[in-house]
Amino acid sequence: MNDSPAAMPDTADYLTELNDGQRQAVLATEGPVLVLAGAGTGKTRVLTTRLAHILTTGRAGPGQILAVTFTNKAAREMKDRIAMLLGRPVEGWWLGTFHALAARLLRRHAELVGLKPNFTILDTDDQIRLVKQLLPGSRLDDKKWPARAVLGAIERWKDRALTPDRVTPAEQAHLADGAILRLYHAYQDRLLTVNACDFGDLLLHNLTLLGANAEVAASYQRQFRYILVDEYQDANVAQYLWLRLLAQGHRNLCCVGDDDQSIYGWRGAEVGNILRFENDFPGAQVIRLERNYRSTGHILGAASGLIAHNRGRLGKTLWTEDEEGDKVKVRALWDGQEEARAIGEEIEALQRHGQRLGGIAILVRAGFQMREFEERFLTLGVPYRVVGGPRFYERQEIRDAVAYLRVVHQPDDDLAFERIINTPRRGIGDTTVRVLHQAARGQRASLFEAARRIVETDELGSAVRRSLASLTRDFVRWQGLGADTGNAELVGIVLDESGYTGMWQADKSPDAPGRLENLKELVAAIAEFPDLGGFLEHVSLVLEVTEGDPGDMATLMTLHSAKGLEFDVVFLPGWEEGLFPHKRALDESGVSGLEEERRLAYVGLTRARRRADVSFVANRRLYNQWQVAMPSRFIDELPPAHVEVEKNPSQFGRTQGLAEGAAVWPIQARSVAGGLRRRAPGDTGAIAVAEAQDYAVGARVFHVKFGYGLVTAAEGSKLDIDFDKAGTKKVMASFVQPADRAG
DNA sequence: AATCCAACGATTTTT
DNA sequence: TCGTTGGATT
Repeated sequence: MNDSPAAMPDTADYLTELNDGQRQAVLATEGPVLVLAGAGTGKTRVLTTRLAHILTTGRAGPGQILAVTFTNKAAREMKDRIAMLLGRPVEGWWLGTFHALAARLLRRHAELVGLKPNFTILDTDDQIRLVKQLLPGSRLDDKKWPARAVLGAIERWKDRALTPDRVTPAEQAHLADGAILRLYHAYQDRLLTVNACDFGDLLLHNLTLLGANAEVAASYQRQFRYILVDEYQDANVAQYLWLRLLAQGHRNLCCVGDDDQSIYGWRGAEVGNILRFENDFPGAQVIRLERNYRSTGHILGAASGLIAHNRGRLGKTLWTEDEEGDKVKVRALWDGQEEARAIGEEIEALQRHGQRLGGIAILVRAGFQMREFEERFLTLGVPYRVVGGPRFYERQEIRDAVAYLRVVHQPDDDLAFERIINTPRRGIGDTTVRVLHQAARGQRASLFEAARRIVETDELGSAVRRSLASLTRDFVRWQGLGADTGNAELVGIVLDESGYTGMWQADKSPDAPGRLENLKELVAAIAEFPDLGGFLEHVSLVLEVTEGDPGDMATLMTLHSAKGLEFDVVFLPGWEEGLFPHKRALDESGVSGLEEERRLAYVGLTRARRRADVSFVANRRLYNQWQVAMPSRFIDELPPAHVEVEKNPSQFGRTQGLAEGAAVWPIQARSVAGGLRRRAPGDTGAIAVAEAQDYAVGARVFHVKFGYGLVTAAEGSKLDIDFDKAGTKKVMASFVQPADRAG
């Protein structure tokens, strides 16, 4: 490849392989640009080509480019693909996640916000522990405000770039009378004294320091000639402000995203960012990528028709030159088990027709749905993998091990010290820790320092004192090792001498060996880092499970984790009101919640290359309660022309015992018989309910699935029934009949 | 300080 | 149903 700068005309090879929109997006290097990249329209290709273009035409050197992603995976992919395009890796540029880049900048100027450059980045456990420590002093009702909820409120404020002093009175009034805001203040104070920040702070401190130090801000504004952002629809307000600030110099900000795939509003993502782009950056070009290279026509048509029901969107018209393909299949099933059985059978059939399992995914709305599929796949012997468990760093044993290293690296790290002070058990309990805290406060010293001093006194019981003395002595020794001992060796020593490894070796639980394995991986990972600090940063911001080749397996995961992926065949089970759209999304966020759920459905459908199967059940078991489920409104919203409703009524084999076919219904009445039609406003779709008869408490009834039982409570059409065989259930009256009429 | 049990609550989770 | 959590127990 010719990489001499400026010799690269706009007709270069890499440009001819792009379609018009893509090429436009690559060539529009100057000024603010919003690239609306629909699902499957070649977004990554545009991003990487654009960066390569900027570099090879000499518009900027690597150090002058800021390329921001949300995930490490995306960052890595971009790095790799550009190296491939250019035939060599690019060094020295600012490519990474928002958080990694913000941390890098913050380390350089930490003292401007009252931190030391070796500040610690907290994990969720640390944050919770910290809030729990502050809660008692806040006279908050901890029933209503558990640490999790407090932290949630604080994080939402941080997402919106609201430091404690910027939270408005109106904002905080309804949050426990301002008690949450006071706690937020205390939380931030405490973070500063332990020289730490949480993920949100990485961005917030950036904003503070760049806002207050014009010359620092100016130097970065000058430096970053080109800024590129991936998945812009997921940016929160703080991230938006950060970008806007850094882009002020050259105004060459290119944001790529898709408002229709914004599914992280509950994490603070602000769709408004992308919707308002043209206002925020006057003169912005908006380029739409609408040609889809992934899915067949019917799938695209179904997805487009669905998402068209959303109001707040910029609007795109996706099209494909691919064949129409199969229609999206919609299938009604009796319950979750039957749904799992049906999908299992379908997968086996696909397999017989030569479909790789690796090309198949089951995308669920919530984690609990996975169990039935796992059970089914296990009995069928269908190899599968579950995506989205806890990540490497989130595992308990890794966090514990890292906590040890944190204390070695920075003895002031109270939260880390506290985490492992009694792990493994050393007989140092809450009482002792409380004494330490008090001493530390009094001496204005760290917990560790307070511990070192207190073991010289006789304030503690002799057993505790001996134990704590030995621990602090160990740490001092490990700290001394640092210089001439390799990092990997150091970790080994720390984990062995502290008794941490021994703790898991002695543990007889089945997951103990796996944990020991993970610890080995950690040791292996650290070997690549020259210094402990660099490694710790890497661990908290980047480190992931090194996944081997998964082999040919079906994939089971949530819709959220499926964003950005694609599969030949996608199964979308559980399309029921209450589950999808999820009731809580509607309760908590109303219309915008509904629209986000709809985008999630859109994301699900657009993952499919050749086939998408939607299903829903009439009865969903939720925490051992049977719920009568209604088909999701999203099913009604799929354009009939692109949908094929499963017509095989034998799926309802078990309904034969039902009186007059009263119950199984909404599905057959609405979808199979009448085709998919739009629901009139106010029509809940609950056709069968009207026909249900009233039952008194004490009535003896019969239910097709649960058998005979006694009504113990009746509230409208909802009955609590104590079944002879199946226990107590909540059942709709329309699903039972008087016992004497049964059989 | 450690262990045991009842009560509670249970979407989604890039960093 | 099942895992976590905090209070009560030893």
